[in-house]
Amino acid sequence: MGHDETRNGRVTPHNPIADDGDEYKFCSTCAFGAVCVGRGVDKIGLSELHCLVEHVGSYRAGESIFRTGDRFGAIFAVRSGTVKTRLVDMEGRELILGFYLPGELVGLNAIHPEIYPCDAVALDTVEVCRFLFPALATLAMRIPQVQKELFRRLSKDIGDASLRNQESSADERLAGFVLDLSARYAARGFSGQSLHLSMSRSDIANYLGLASETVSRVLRRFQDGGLLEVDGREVTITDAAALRDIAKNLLHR
Amino acid sequence: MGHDETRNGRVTPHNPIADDGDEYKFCSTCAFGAVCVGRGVDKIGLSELHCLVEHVGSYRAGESIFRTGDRFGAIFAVRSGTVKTRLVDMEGRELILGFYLPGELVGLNAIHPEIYPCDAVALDTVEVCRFLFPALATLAMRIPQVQKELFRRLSKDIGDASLRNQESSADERLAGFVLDLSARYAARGFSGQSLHLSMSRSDIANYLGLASETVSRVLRRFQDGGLLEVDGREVTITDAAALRDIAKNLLHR
DNA sequence: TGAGTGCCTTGATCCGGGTCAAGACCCTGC
DNA sequence: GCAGGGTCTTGACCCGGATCAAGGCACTCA
Repeated sequence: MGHDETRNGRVTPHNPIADDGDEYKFCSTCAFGAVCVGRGVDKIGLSELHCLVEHVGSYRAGESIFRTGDRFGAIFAVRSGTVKTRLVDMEGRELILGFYLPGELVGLNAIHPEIYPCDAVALDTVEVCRFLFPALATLAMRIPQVQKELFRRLSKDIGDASLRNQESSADERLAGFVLDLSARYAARGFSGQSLHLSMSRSDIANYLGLASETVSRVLRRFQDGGLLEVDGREVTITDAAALRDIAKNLLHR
Repeated sequence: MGHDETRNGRVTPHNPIADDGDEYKFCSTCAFGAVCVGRGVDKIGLSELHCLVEHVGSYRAGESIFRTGDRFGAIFAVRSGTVKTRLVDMEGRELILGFYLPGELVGLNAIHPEIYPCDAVALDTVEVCRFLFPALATLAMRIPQVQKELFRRLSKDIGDASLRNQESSADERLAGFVLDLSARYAARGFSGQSLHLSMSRSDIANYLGLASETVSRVLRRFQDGGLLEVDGREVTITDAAALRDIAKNLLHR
């Protein structure tokens, strides 16, 4: 594996998932440091996590990271690129469950493959770290913060999916989508203002429950209204306040 | 607490959440036995769980079981009645996250209240067992199956929410809703064929992202088509196959 | 008993967005 | 160069379901 400990520990002070005094650190190598590591167990937590990384793999656009029907045994941390998870049925229709950006965890919800047999596909050139789940679960049983963090990620996904359900109009959905991506990039230290959409219009449409034509039209309308600049898959947010106003969901985003 | 061990252990052989050889048992007192209890740790698992029950509370329709802003400290198992969880914003709009039937766990997703500050409200007369979460988390750290089961429930909720997102037409959504309720009642040993809707039409509409008038109309149409009988809040499924055909989501239900 | 209040149903209208279709703008390969 | 296949955009049409409005039913309370 060859972890370089000196490159770890990049602290992001305004991490939205931090609370009750724990510190959160990101590991620039495996991107998994975001698992909550409480004061005092920093070193132990990080190094234990690193031991769990089974291997680092890289994939080209379109390649599967794990497949429907694979026995659940591992989860993945995205180091670079973007990953989508989806359900695919017998007729080949797909349902996109989520997009995963650098620093995020993929595959936790595949823990129950008998019920939701999903797969994960690279959207561009992707590097991921693979964690064997039994080892992670064991660690979670020894370090409360790790277990807590895993629960946290799952419950966040539930809320996100429910909120998406609630967004009624296409404008709301797209404004929410762009702001969500923006916030997630920003939380990892990237620019939240200008962002690259690694997914196609039809992937976005599928994810949001819209038609791809509608995605095009709404983005155009947003651009005409001065809310953002669109150039192919490059998007620059120019009026975040107005977007937030459109994506008026129950939380403030 | 006064648990009567002799009333526990009702085994449901076709429990959909069972896999890889574990046995699942339901406790008729606290309804929480559904937490997976592997072979060999039955007794230990069940009695340990019972020790966690802090108290049994009962609520009338409309009463809050926990509120937005409560510090997260406990989860609840429904013994009787139905509970809804929701997000409420400053203007009083609500977003219904889910309905919980007897034998199901409420409040797991409130584990992250900083991000999704939800509350839980009784829809009719409701009895719940209250479990202190720290104790449960500690137990989860000692008994792998408990942790596994908690992950399971969370990941199921994610998939459910995502699937609901995908359902495009009102017919699909309502067919899926009725079948889902039916399956969940059946999994707990109730009749899956004739069911009582404890929630109002507008609650259903909110949950499914529809208007309450549409819920009425679609149910009427289903009745006219001979798919089910509707009498106020009593619903009897008469043609489950046809319903499944309408609710053609990616899984088979 | 009747007034008041929710909840549910049904009807009429209208608009957002799905669908179909055509064309533009890339790619990559021959 | 041109052909062929993605992806994205834009236009025209039309249908499903939101919205507005009215009325029915069951329940509570004076």
